[in-house]
Amino acid sequence: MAKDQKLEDILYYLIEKTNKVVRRHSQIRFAEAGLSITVDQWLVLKKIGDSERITQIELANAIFKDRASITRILDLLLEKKLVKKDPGADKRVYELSLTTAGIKFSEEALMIVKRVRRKGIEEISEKELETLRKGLEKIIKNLE
Amino acid sequence: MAKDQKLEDILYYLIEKTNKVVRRHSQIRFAEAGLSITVDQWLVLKKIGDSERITQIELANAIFKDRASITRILDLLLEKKLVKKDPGADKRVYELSLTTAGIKFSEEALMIVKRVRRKGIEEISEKELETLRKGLEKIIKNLE
DNA sequence: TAATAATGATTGATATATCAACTATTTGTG
DNA sequence: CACAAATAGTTGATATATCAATCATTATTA
Repeated sequence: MAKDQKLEDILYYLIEKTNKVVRRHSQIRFAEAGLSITVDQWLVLKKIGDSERITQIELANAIFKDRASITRILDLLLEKKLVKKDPGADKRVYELSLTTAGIKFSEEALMIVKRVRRKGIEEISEKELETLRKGLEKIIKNLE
Repeated sequence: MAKDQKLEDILYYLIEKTNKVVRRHSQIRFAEAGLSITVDQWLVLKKIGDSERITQIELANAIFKDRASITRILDLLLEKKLVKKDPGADKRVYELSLTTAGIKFSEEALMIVKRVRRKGIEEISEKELETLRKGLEKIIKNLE
């Protein structure tokens, strides 16, 4: 870091680093469990599984991704036969759903992610977590 | 999000979202200022400028990137003539330095980033920022 | 209702992330 | 010294991020 060791500079660096560490850790656990999906692909599976009906744009907004990324991630999930894309009443949209394998993958990955998340916040108090949450929400609000 | 609205689940979502919001915001400000570099390219410029001497691997570790990414980012910065790569005494490494234009870009971008960072943490107290920092450091430690 | 707007999704181009394989040096050790 | 191990960097393959352009379909409105 060098010159800018001010708290705010470190903070943004830590946000980025934390994000990467969590992702890498989860990704490694997926691989160890023989789950051949990426963390991003899981986010998509999870959101589809949790939704009664969802368009790709809603999906993109929900997990904070671009429409283009969703199209491509879905392509990969279709190849892997974890997701189905059926034409909807409105022919501009698709009805997205998980296959049986998709549900299985999603659930297995969820257990792994939950473990990682729990481990990540070990020894951090509820109160501190609450401050963390509020702080991050504030930053988002300030910059969005 | 749906079912898993537990604090810890939201937290990780917020970390990811905050990271993206900060990056996007900075990137837009760069473009507005006519700075034709990405946030990642700036991180590399900044680190080189701050270092007396630094190898690509040290650079990668410092800004939490992969060696391969550094090679490619440097390629782009070389094309833009913002960075110089001279052979070092040890012929496996290069001596990295900024060109005059590189220094200018780096400084202009720094001002923008500082503004964004300041704006991001508006109305968050020192004490809360400290909790934020400690919390993120703890998560990193727990998962690394 | 015909022309135009808006909407949902895809595609192309470029940048970055990650892993693995590979090259070129340098270091360490017998 | 010779040769194996370690180190620095590059490259290829695949996944994702972002922006812009485009296509098809639906909604609006003159």
